[in-house]
Amino acid sequence: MLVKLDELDRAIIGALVDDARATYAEIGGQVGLSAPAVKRRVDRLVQQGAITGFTARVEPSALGWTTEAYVELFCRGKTSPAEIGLAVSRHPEVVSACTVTGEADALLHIRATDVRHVEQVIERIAAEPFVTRTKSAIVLTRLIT
Amino acid sequence: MLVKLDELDRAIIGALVDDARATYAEIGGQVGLSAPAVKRRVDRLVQQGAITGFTARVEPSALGWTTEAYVELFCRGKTSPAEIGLAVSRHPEVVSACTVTGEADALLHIRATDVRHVEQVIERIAAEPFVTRTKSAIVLTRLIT
DNA sequence: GCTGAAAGTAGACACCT
DNA sequence: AGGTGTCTACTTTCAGC
Repeated sequence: MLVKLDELDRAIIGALVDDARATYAEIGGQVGLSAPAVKRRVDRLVQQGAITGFTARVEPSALGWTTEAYVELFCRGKTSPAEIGLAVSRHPEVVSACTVTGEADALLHIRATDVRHVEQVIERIAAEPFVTRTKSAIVLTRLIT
Repeated sequence: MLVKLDELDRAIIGALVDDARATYAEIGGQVGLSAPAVKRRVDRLVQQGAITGFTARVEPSALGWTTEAYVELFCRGKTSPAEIGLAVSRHPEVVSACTVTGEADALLHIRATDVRHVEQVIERIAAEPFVTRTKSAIVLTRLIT
């Protein structure tokens, strides 16, 4: 399901990434199309799956979640990705997770209120039966995104 | 600038994260408020910085960006976070970057069209004068987000 | 601080180019 | 495929509670 996009589609996506609540007329003004034409393309992009949704960007630090960490997970012999996914999804502090090549089996991105909280989450995850070892890196400065 | 939120604010933020193009009336229906009341709270949340914006979620794989990797950066003695940030921001494939505790100095998240493309980006970043070594992990399966 | 009603605007749909 | 017109519905402001 690879989507074919022209320059107009890319411009519209760019405008929506910039401001998902912009009106179709505003987007049309930026890309040189009428509002109905923009809406038709946006509907098509959503239907095709190029745009998966519209979301608010929340600043975690404004809510008191000031600390983040990346945790490498080392797992027992034959642990399936699905098993890891199921286990880590039970922890709301895990905002992103994937299996990776290399020594570690999975890499988790954790957001928490402080370092003590990060520690508690890592302890809970390390207690999963399939986890043999973890290796953590606390984020010092966010450079991009 | 820590923001104080009540349950209504959290419900509104949740609704907006779910669908940033929902009408105030729709959100009001979910949280039990009238549309004007919702708008006032949203305006306040944006003004306070709890909500930093509204954006479209784009599916990279639909655009042909099927491969992602995490790259650990090992840097020369005294390299400032700003210097690393400036250098990596020149590469559009770097979607996220931060300095971290532990052996590595920085951790980058890269999105590219294929493994060959990832390799090229890593080569370009490794050519930066302050980079002494890199260590990469290609993402196999995305479990969360 | 929320509700309710006013005027202003954006969205949706059919139709035409 | 994109543009125009029209109706509907939402956003917005202000009054009142």
